[in-house]
Amino acid sequence: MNLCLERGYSEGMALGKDYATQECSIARALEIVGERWTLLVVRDALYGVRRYNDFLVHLGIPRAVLAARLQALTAAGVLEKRRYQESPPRDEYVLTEHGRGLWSVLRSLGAWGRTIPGTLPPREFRHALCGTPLGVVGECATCGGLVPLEEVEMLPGAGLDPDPADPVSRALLEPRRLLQPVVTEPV
Amino acid sequence: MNLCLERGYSEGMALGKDYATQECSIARALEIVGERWTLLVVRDALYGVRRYNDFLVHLGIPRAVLAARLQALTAAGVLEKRRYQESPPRDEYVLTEHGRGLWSVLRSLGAWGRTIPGTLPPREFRHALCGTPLGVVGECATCGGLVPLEEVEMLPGAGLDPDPADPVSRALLEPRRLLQPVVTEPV
DNA sequence: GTCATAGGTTCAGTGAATGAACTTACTGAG
DNA sequence: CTCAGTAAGTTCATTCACTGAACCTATGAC
Repeated sequence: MNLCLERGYSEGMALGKDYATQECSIARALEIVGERWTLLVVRDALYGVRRYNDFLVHLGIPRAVLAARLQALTAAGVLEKRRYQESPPRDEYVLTEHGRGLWSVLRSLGAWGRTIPGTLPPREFRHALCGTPLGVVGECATCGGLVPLEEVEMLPGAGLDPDPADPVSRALLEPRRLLQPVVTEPV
Repeated sequence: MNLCLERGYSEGMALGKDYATQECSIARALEIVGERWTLLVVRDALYGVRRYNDFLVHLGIPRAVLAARLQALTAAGVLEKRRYQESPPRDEYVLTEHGRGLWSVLRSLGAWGRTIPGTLPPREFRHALCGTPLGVVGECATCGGLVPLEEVEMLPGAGLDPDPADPVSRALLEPRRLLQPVVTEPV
């Protein structure tokens, strides 16, 4: 019952309950993004995915879980749901300023995952303004400091195996910026 | 079924299955540290917790889950199990070099958690050699670059509420270095 | 009218998490 | 020698969340 000299993330809680007694910022963060699929949804959002169906196809996540995660992330202020057309009514989910702060988490997690033995050459990230590959936590060694998300360029690594039926994976084959909306016109 | 332009973390897998088809380093990392409790176990290990019983009391984690997590983390090369006394046989779990690489993940996660509205003043981290508070991802603005774990000083923040029955939470009331073993002598 | 699409909800089955009780192997006190 | 205690587990019934499939709603195209 005592987490990081406090309580929380315990007692059968899975979503954002038990907030009043939280003190450890890691446990509090995990209450929001610690569930299965959640960080992968945020990753896709950083890559520019915005629509329910695109998350669904690209992640291969069960529909009910995706709906629950989008709702929880919206309630937590990580995503913002906004209407992009009226007829038929269609909403998209866009990262808030708060949600964009998760980039350094995903960046360091990806950098660590790369060190797992047997990992293939992954996707690459560079500072678009100077071409320098990003450091472990999204910093640019040339310019110094963290690189703004809009200046991060994603390049597909070797060994990608895009699913022709998935518009998102096709779109991500091109070099692109983080947050740049993925356009998924009908095939 | 398609994650980060590849497959994995899907199809009912929960632990390290499905490795052959993995390409996205974030999904691969989450296969190892993405389950409930796992990152909190690693956090405690970074704080110097090494023994089964100390994890148990400090985290409030179910015994069976703790045993499963310690075994999985050991199998993944994040922790190393080693005997510290022969009679009775007792083992402790220590972070490997690979596991210590998760510090930047936990640091950025904690830094993000701190930005959640309503979060109280959390634990503080400084570069022990110069006293500079650590940056978002564990870097020192004064000295430049990432601070080695052994040079990171943890200070209890305000509002801590240690459990007198928990030797770990008592030990963490003092300023200390990361990885410095928590000594839990009998009360 | 019929079909297709986007964005969901509902529901039964399964697998993982939970908490309590039990086990093993030893130590130290009386 | 016996008894209590400790560290590190295992076992088990219950509960809960994840899964996959089916269904629902609103709309526009043909």
